[in-house]
Amino acid sequence: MRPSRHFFEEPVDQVARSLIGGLLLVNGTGGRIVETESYDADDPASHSYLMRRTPRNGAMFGPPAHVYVYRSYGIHWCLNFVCSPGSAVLIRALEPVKGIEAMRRRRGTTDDALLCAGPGRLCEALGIDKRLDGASLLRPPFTLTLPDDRRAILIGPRIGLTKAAERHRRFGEKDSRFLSRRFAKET
DNA sequence: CGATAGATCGGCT
DNA sequence: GCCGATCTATCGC
Repeated sequence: MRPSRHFFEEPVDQVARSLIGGLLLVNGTGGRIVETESYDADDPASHSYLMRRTPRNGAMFGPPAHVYVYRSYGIHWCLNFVCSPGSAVLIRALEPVKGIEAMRRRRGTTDDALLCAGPGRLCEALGIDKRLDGASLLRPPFTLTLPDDRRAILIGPRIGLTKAAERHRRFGEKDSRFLSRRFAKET
């Protein structure tokens, strides 16, 4: 099923969780979403913290169901789905499904476990860059399909943060081998 | 395995 | 100037 704009107006943690298992394609290339993180304006780790707008983060305050693409560490691109104003879901990893040869070519690797395992890697694999910032997720080149089956989902602290690192706003598919990192072991 | 340096842009102090 | 929602190569145990 294709999401409506309303899907993205739900609480951002719920959206991030519900996206796990969904199919994301850009120009027909991509895969199943296996890892996400949520961010909002109350979050010191978020670019939208305190609803502060800058030239970079404008898309986070635009309409839901659009994308926010930003440059990370001056090198990589990262893809977010915009939810309610100032909130967004960072897409952190995909299980490659379609256009695998094209993704291998763009990434320069044949190791499928590393094709889309990380926000920077998946943007490189799908050819996502600044040109897509602010584009609608509900129209080409994007195709997004929500999951039709419910698989076990793990929740844990987000990755690579120095602020608010303790918040459990990272969601991932249990037992997926395409995650950017393993979740902490359950006891 | 784990730790670390370096690439290098935008935003903040 | 410094730091970060990252990734890769290259150290050392």
